[in-house]
Amino acid sequence: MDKLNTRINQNDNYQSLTDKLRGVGLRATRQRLDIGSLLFSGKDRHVTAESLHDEALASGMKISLATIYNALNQFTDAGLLREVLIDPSRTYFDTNTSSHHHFFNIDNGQLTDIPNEEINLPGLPNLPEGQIIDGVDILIRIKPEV
Amino acid sequence: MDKLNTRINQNDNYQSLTDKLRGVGLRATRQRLDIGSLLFSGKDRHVTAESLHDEALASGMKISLATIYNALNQFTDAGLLREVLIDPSRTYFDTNTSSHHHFFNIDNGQLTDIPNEEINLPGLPNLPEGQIIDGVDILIRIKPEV
DNA sequence: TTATTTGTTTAGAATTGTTCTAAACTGTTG
DNA sequence: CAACAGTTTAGAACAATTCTAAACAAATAA
Repeated sequence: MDKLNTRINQNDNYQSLTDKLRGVGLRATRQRLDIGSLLFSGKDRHVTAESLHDEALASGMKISLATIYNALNQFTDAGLLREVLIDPSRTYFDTNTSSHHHFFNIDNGQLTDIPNEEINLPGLPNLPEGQIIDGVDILIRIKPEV
Repeated sequence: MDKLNTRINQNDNYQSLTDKLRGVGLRATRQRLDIGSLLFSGKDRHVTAESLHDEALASGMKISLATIYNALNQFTDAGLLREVLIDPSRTYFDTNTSSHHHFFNIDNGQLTDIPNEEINLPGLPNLPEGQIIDGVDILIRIKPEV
């Protein structure tokens, strides 16, 4: 019974995910739906391939690390995720694709969004001749007081 | 004669480099002086370990890639260089250690400084409780018009 | 439905950027 | 100049990521 409910609920939840994937031209495979259920469950998230893989395994999902990499890259190309520049040794993905910026706590590695109203760049600098803006990334590194 | 002048000039140039290195507690080894002569020759530079290694070899310097990595990291720890977040797959170092930001041309990979007067962040966002700012990185990704 | 096609997943190999190791070497200090 | 401590190096090791090609599954055609 429990098992049945879980499955039914899961299918329900996966319907909108299925649409989301199809909408960007990706097949709604079991793995992508599983990954999507972890990423797009409402709250904004920041993940690495490794952290997401760990989480998937911990949730009992059967999925390889290579597939996580594939999916994260495909989702990013499709605009469902965004890459964040934090650490040259690892790629972070953000489920919040709208224009916003980040706090990075250098003490514990935690990454949090800066609400867009709370920051703005008035008067952008003069761009080099013939160039236009593709995007702006602002990272504010923070650490514990004293 | 030419050769001698070159050597004399090089030694001259290396004197201030020697002081610079000693000043931050590093021995003035031949390799560090060579690397320093490429990095601190006046104009601001952005390099990766690989690019600097190529440049050193092209200049006829005998130096291993491991030493380039060591030196770049030591110089950075000592405050002579600064790491710039550009690309999660590679570490960039900037000889301009003062507070400033960057344009990154996504079309050709070129990185340029944004003069500090040309950009500013008025009213920083509210920081999380008990946290203070360690630093701010602003990267403006640009691309050719049309 | 089943058959066919095309896209996807996977394990493991390969690649790439970077760090580590330990032996040879070189500044520095006495 | 001897002796120590720090440095360099080649190559091994490592970690993140991508690639390969074979098995598999979703979409589509029949």
